[in-house]
Amino acid sequence: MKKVTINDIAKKLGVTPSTISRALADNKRVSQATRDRVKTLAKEMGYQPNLMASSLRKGKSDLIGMIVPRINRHFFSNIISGVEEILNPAGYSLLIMQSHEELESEIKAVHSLMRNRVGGIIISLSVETNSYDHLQGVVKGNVPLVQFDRVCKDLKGPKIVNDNITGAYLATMHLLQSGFKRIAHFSGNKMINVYGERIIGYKKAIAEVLGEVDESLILEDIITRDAGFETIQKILKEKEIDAVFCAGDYSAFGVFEGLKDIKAHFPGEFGLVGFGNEPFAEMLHPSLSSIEQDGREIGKIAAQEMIDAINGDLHDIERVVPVEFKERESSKR
Amino acid sequence: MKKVTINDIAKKLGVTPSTISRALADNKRVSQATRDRVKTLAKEMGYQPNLMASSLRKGKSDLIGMIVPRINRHFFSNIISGVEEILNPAGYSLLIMQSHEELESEIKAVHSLMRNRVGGIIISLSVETNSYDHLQGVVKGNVPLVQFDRVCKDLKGPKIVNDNITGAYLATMHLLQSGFKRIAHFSGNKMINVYGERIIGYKKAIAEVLGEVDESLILEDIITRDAGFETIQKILKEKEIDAVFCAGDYSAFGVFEGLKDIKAHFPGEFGLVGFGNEPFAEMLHPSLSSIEQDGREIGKIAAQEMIDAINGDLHDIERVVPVEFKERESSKR
DNA sequence: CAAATTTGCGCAATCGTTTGTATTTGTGCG
DNA sequence: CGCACAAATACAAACGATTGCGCAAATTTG
Repeated sequence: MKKVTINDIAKKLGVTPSTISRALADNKRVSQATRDRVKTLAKEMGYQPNLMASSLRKGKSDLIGMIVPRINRHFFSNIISGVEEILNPAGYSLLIMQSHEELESEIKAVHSLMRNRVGGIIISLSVETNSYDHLQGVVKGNVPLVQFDRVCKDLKGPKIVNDNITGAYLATMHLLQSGFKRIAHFSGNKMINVYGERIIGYKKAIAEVLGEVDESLILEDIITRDAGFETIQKILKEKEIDAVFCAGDYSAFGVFEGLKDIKAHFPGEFGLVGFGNEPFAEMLHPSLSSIEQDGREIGKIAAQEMIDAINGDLHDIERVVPVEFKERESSKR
Repeated sequence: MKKVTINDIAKKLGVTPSTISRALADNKRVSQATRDRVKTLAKEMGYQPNLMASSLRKGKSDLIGMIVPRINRHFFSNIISGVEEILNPAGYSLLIMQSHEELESEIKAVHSLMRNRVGGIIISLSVETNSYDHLQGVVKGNVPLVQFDRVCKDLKGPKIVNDNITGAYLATMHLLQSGFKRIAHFSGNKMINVYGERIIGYKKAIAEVLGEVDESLILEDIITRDAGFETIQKILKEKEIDAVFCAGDYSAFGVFEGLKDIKAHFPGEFGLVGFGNEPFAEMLHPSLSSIEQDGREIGKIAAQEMIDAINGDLHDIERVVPVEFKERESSKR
């Protein structure tokens, strides 16, 4: 069962492959009559163009590479979905790879995509990524690079990010306005833009209302459920706090469980807000206030920026996607 | 910034491209000395083989296509993750497309993958899929087809599925043994294997314990949260039931909310079990009993079957992956 | 030492398209 | 009728890698 090629069609029609190629591309240089004959025969024979051959010859590919830390995370899979929503109708296909939050894997993924001669790469950096040679290589190779969420500002090209500062500001401000006064912030690695920005938003709100920021209430590297669980129990013994703003919903859930474990007066006398609005946030009891980030929208913008870049205008900008505060029970007093 | 090719390397070394190609492939026909020279120079020049050219010539691709109903569903993204875990180290890359549960999109996706000359297709059918010409085309085109989860038994090739029957049996049996007697089953479209099989498991358990199955307690097409919410409220007015086994966690959550809404004595006098063990299942209060399906494992098996098929031995078998019953509060009496 | 074999590499065709440059055929016009 | 010109198609060279075959030099063998 060999695949049918334009040569097969050409032979059957007694013309040359070039005519077939042009006919299928609706080139005016071939008469309408033959164009029709070619197209119907092509359909009849079940012809599917060989995109590899086409890409090879044209020097451009319809494959777009995408690298995410983990595909099975709600936020990222939503973004992928958004990217496909734009890219597929435009005739592109997505080659997806995971970095598993490791620099090593990320580098391998980049190389693999480059070998496949993707037309561009859409990436969210791994937490480990602290050197950027592999991405500089992409840029130098003239392959458009679109970054989202966890980005490196030193790399040229479009960057699509959440409005982390505003999100964190809103979350913290809401806790403050609910009457909580000693609000801790469980953050991630502050070297990473998303966490750094959330810290800024948190500080801004605190500074506006309380005047002074207690740096000791900002704890780094607490993004997993387990870390949240352990940290809340520990910190409550050491410090007097009455609320936590977590940089992620999973750590917030850890706090949630930790509070139950020690029978804190929650909700009510203790406030909690997460970030990310995972599906489970609203399902919890009490439901978890959180910041919703529009993954699908981020994906769509990233895809559009990629298409633009491929078509020659690469924007070296940062596009900030609005977030929304979801007020629920966990932050009520 | 042109990409470096084997011709560039050849010129610099004063040999022909064929020698470069062989050297890089560690072919014994070129001396160890030149092999080394070639490899170091290749690295120096940052050479990345053009896999399109290679695939075109070799007539085989390192791209594997994958089609899932929705990428942003926990179960599917886990499977994708499992697939990559096996495929990437083996040198393959994944081209992922979504069918959005529509036959039309699924067909388009298949064609797109075929145009990209993928080496094989891994697919879970959309709910709408009731005709299989597009997939027969794949098989006829000699492209290995590996199905998982929602499969069509009439198509040749490996099929990897959950042990739906046992899962449903365990879930139902547990409700029965907890003392629930009038157990309804909220199912999906029974024409689809996964739902059909879950009905079988449900019936088996009921038959074993109660002797007779009341067919009117099996309700089809209730897989969304909303459907679960509405149906539980309606059915409780019409029939006397004391438990529900849902074919999915989302509909189970709908029931969960519905029960709260009407202030049923739940948990305790009403039992509830879901299917899928979504992350939120254990986070609910009361926590939701469910059937855990090992997506990662399904993915890994599917990937291995694909590799086998590519290497020439396509197994026309159905591989059943065990599931596990997670007993939680929602099914306690 | 000549013949046979091995070693190391070059030549050229090929995979399926695309595309710049011919070449053929047809049309209109003086 | 002959010429310019346009229309329709053919020719052939790419794109970058792979691979069967051929050929020279080096090595082994009888």
